[in-house]
Amino acid sequence: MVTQQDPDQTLPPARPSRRERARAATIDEIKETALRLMHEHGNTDLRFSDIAREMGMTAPALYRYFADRDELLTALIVDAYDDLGTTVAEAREELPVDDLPGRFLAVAAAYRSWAKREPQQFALIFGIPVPGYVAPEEGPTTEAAKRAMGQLKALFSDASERGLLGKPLIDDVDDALAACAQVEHPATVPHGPPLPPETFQACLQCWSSLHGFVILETYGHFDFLPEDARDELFHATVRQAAVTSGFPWPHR
Amino acid sequence: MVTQQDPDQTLPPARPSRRERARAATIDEIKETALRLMHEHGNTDLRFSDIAREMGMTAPALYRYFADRDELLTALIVDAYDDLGTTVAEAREELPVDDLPGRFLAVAAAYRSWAKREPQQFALIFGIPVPGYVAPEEGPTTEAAKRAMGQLKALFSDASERGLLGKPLIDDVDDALAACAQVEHPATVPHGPPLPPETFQACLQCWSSLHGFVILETYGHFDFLPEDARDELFHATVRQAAVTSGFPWPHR
DNA sequence: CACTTGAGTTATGCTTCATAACTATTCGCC
DNA sequence: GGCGAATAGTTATGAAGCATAACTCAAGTG
Repeated sequence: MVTQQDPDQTLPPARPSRRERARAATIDEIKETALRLMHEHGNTDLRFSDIAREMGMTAPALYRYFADRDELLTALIVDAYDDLGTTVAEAREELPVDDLPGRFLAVAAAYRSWAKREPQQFALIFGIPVPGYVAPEEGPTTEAAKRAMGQLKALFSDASERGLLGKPLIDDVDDALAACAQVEHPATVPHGPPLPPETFQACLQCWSSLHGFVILETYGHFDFLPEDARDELFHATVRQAAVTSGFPWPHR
Repeated sequence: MVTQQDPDQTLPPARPSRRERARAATIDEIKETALRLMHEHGNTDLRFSDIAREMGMTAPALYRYFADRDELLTALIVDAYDDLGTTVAEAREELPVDDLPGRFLAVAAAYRSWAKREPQQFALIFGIPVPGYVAPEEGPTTEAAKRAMGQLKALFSDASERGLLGKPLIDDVDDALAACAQVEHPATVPHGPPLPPETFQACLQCWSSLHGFVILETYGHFDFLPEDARDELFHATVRQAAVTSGFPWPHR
């Protein structure tokens, strides 16, 4: 992450002091280096010594910035959620707001291609909690998770607002789940009323379905299919997710 | 656990010698201890010293049985696939062969409950390829994966044989995928003709959908839902998977 | 200028993976 | 029974990583 050096010293100090900026830059560099090493090695290992060497430092110096391995890991996980959420949101907003099928596909495709592009970050979020790492209850990670997941929900909110939302194929909803539809994810999407319960359920099923495909593909369980077959399977999955959940979809 | 055939013995039905039995028992005990420790600690860590201490041995002794950590890990992964496959198969065969919806639900429920019961083994299979471990191409793991996945395919074969298979909701199939339907997974299920391509696709989508739910739930991404809501969501997912794939399902 | 702050270093301890070298028990065989 | 080989264990040792402590040094501040 590039930080600007401010040549102008005469101005009264802005919020981030010079030291704070340097510190933030170092933190960024540590995280970037960690990600790059994970990319290069193709796993989610994290060795302070490697990171430090790569940065021309010694390992103990990193403890000035992260209390221990878990803290760095947590930061990377939060960043990953953030990155995923941003990527998906940008894809969503690239298409006109009234092209709901296009946006649905764009969201799904962005989710998938992000996972393919950043398998390590994807693994940090959705793989097993990395050995030795336990997700803090109600920590920053769950917060970020909701934000990313909210992108999908936003689509349904939009469709609902426009009255374009059909009835999901499976529309009998459990009471407990119906209750959740009213209270959960309140702040994830600024606009839109709470979803009807059966749509909330359909939304979760969309996520399941999409996520199932993506994680199976990312971890190689679809390797027996050639790439174009996987692409087609993905599009079929997206179509089916939309159609079965009552999401508007063009007559094919 | 499969015991190695001894090529030195003259008879093909080589009975395992006393030593071989002791060795096999030790190998089993190592794997069981490893699993138990993973269970107790709630992660997929693997420390030779811990395992050895638990068994009243010293760490280096374990190297008599496994060349290194990865080899033990691989063995555990293979066992996990095996266990999953067996568990699902048993659930399937517990119901009469003509109760196809029942069997479908049983397979799905077994998959889910196994993941809940053995989250560590589940993680070994479907989590990130464990740090430092790379799945050997076409190794024993992919083989075992196909066997487990084959249980689902068997259901569709049964239904197809009886002419009970409807048309999947999404039934336009890519050529490449259609080709796979003919050739892939040939030996996974002894009985049954190759599936029609659109059903093969639907079968994969069922797996995606089911797996997506299970992995999200297992890794805590559905923790915001109360347990009964998750149960209902699961059943809705199963219903939808069956109905959209043309699998016979009782009029609800 | 002396003083504080914090980023970095070297030095050190602990733990784990892994190997080497040694001991002792079990098994096969005469 | 007793000998020799194979194998299950041991202790000893080294390399590497996580983590902390103690020290150095430079930049910013009264």
